[in-house]
Amino acid sequence: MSHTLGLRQAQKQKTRQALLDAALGLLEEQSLSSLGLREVTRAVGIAPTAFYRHFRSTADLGTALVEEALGSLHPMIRTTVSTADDHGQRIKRAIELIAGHVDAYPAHVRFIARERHGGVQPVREAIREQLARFGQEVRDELAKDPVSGGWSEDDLLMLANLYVDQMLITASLFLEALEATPEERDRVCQVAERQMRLISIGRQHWLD
Amino acid sequence: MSHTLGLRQAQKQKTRQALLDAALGLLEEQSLSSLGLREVTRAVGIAPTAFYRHFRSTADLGTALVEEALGSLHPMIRTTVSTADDHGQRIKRAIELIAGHVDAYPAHVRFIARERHGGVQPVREAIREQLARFGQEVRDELAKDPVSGGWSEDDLLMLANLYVDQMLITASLFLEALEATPEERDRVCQVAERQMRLISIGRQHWLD
DNA sequence: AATCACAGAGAACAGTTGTTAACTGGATGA
DNA sequence: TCATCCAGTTAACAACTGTTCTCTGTGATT
Repeated sequence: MSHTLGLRQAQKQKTRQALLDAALGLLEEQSLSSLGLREVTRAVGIAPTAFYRHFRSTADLGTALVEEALGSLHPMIRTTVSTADDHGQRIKRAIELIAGHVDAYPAHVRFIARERHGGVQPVREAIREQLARFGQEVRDELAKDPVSGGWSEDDLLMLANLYVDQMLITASLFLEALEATPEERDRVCQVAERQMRLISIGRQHWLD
Repeated sequence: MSHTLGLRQAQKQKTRQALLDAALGLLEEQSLSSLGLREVTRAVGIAPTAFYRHFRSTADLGTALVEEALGSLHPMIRTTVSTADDHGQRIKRAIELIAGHVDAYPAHVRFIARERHGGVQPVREAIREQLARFGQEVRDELAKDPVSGGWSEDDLLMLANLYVDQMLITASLFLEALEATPEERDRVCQVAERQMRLISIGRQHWLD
């Protein structure tokens, strides 16, 4: 597989990636709807017109960024939910995994948090779809757990989406605390852990 | 009180409000960081330079919008949490109140959801402050409830913020469903209600 | 070796932007 | 009544935007 693409296509993908990286950098202090095509090409060092060889518009570039930021995240989600640790430890692990991801890809996380409700409709739609997929995947994993005995499909999906949203909130809090003191980061960590635990307690008593 | 301001100041406040309204309208399909000063004045029908008589910049206008959108919401929050209904009815009431608010002020809700993680730092900060205030107020109300016996201050605030975030998520879902079918709106309503209920169940068993 | 495909360059387009400066005219207060 | 204030106007500025068309050089194909 992966037929070694010629020099031609390799270079194209290289500048395409450079455009994505440059855009992600510029988006740290603005939203996608104010991101200019010329601004991006200037940062990469190519002519403005070359942009069109890769994307129709900045909105198009935005949906590509959604793919890059969330597309590769699915395996991680599945394993996070399904690891059969001790119950308290599982939550701790999940929180640490989120914190690690924010540390590794802060610009990606910022982009998703910002554009989820942002001003560019196609991008909002793309994020919505990906998050819906996450919800379904988490539901599938939850269904395997003995705790889910007697739960309806609807309730499982309801809980899954609650978890997904909570993950995003937590990620966003870690992002804000990225340049804060270690004590502050610790506090965020503990609050997030307790919120997750409260939700899990609600889950365990749902059928009472 | 409210010393009847002269014709002069009355007119000024009128155009100021017109600027806020026009901006809110324009922000339905873009973010604040791409909102142009000229764009707003053109919509109002005044000269671009007149903008400076009211705001230093569009970011300044943004923080004023935060005040308008969230400032008047505090009494509603307090009464929502503190109404001593039956437990299941209380949640239903809260959801309906959120739905009603989204119906009445969709542009305000959209603005807050969009700019909470948006590209304009001072506006993010202003929203963060207001939401923190909401969190404290909800915590104060929760503290009065007998269910909160034995809870630490930290845990109460943790739960309060969980509720506030959940309110925002719910509001955002109602916003997306604004032009959808009544069946879809109903589904959103039911999911939101069950998520709130699950959190409340977690609350009741927190000290087990 | 000759041809084609195509990523990127360059120039030019009509519009747009934020900001400055100097101004007008009606409400305000003495 | 008269001087003052100040919300809003007009004109002009350099800088920027997305998009078009034409061109070039080089990797790919025959």
